[in-house]
Formats: sequence, C-alpha cells, structure tokens
Amino acid sequence: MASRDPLTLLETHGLRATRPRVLVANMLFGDKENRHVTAEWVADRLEEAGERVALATVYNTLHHFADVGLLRQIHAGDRGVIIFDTNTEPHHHFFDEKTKMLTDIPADAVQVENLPEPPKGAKTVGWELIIRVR
Amino acid sequence: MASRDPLTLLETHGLRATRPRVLVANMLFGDKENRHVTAEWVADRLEEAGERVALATVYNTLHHFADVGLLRQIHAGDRGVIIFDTNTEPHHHFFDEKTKMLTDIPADAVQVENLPEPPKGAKTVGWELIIRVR
DNA sequence: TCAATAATTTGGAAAATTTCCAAACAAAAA
DNA sequence: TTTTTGTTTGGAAATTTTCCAAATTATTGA
Repeated sequence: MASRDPLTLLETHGLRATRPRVLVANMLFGDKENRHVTAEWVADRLEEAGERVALATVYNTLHHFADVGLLRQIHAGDRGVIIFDTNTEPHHHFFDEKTKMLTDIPADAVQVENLPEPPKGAKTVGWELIIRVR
Repeated sequence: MASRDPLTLLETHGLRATRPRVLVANMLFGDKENRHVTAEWVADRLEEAGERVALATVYNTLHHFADVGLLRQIHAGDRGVIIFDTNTEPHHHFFDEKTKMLTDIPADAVQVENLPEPPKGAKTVGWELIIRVR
C-alpha cells in the first residue's frame, strides 16, 4: 500500500494540501485503522478537536477524496446517510439490519466464480458482497 | 411463485385490504414485471391515475409490504432514496455509478462459495452482490 | 516578491427525502 | 351495533445533503 502519510497522500492524488484536507486526511489515514465514516462523524471529531471547518467543506472534502480513490462510498447501510470507507481495497460487508452497522469481510474470505459481464457500454469498476444479518 | 393476485397477496401476508394497499399492490404485483420503485414513483403513478393517497401512506404501505416480505428494500443505489424491489427472490444488481440505475442479475448467474458466517449473535437473512459499473 | 489566476472554503439558505403526529376514518371483532 | 384495533391523512418537523455567492487561500509566472 502507498504511504499513509497524509501530506504525501494528498500530493500523490493531486489534491492541494489545504487546512481542512490535511485535518481530515490525518484523521482518516493517520493510522492504519480502516473506518466507515459519515460527514457528521468527521465534523464532530473536528469540532471536538477545536478545529473549525464548515460542514459543507467536510462534504466537499470527503467527495473529493472519494473522487480520487482515497475513499470509497459504500452502497449499503442505512438509507439517507452517505458512508465512506477508508478501505478502498476489494472487500465485503456484513450489514446488521438492526444496528445499521457495517463490518468488513476480507475479500479472500469468499470465492466468487463467473462474475457477470457488465451491460455493454459499461465496464465494471468494482464489486462487493453485502450480507444482511440480524 | 405464489399467486400475484393483489387481494390474495395481501390476505396471505396478513395485511388488511385497504384502498391504498390494494391500489399499490395492483400497481406493483398486477403483472409479472419486476420493478425497482421509490415512494415518489408510486405516488406519481397514483396521482396520474387520479387516485388520492397521502404520501405518508405510500411510505407506510411500502414499508409494510417490505416488512411482510412482499418487497425488499435495496441496499444500493443512490443515497438518500429508498428503493424497493418487487423481486424478493435472491438475485444481484449492477449499479451504474453514472446513471444511478440498477439492473437485475439472476442469482444463478454467479457462483459464490464459502459464504462467511455472520458474527455471532447474528444470523444471515440474505445477501447480494453489487457490481459497480461505469 | 507581487500581482493575477485558479481553486477552495464558508455559512446560510434551499433542496430533497423521510418520518412524526394527532385527528379522522375504516375495518374487524365482540 | 358498539367497541376495539388498525389505517390514513395532511402538515409540520427532522434529517441529510447540496447549492450559492462572497471571502479566503493557494499557485503560477512576471
């Protein structure tokens, strides 16, 4: 994996190292933990740290990170909330329908054969399994 | 598959055959088409048909249908919109990241081996593959 | 270094979607 | 019937996200 040094990450992904981005990058990539985060969670952490960053900027930042592949937007979980995953490697999720929590499943825990071809005109950019549990 | 007769469906799923439910059941199960619908889509169709049903009732109805297994809430697609799938059989989806559209993939088109065990205390209620395309 | 240019941030308003609520209504049971 | 239970209604409220125009910050290149 590439370095997790926040400044380097921004640099190598063509993002200006502005204050909000550095703060968020530090929070998300400063250690090796993978996280499932929402804009609200990030904003709350910043607030706790006494850092003043507009909520709109948090959204901008997370979307920018996702655009350049630093984060992945998860298509699972509670409707109405965008969840970003710091783990952009292929992997899967348990989704607990009661708690609305996501848990990672390593990619190699499952074998999938015959991944269907995408409709023509489209190409596959990724795939994942969502296992719903209660 | 069980009969798709709307009244019978309501009956066998323990739902009172009220006016809004019959209207929605007709719209969704009156033919053999599978559909991915939102509350807004249903409300619009009702409106077009000159049927007066409160939006809150459309939501209630769709949630009730999902609760009894007549519909499945899809965990994919555009954030912020609840999509209900009339196809409650196991199957998968292509998700087009550009258009936000979902396309069905029949369950037997893919072989998945070693479905991981759920975390203890939980049990698997379903699973699906989401293939993201562009 | 300094201006010019381009990108980003801000805060607040607006949009979009869903849920909540209490009153009215309809269906089922007694 | 009457009672009880479940459902619908419309509007307000809640939640989450996006939009916007102005201010700020970073970068470029004289």
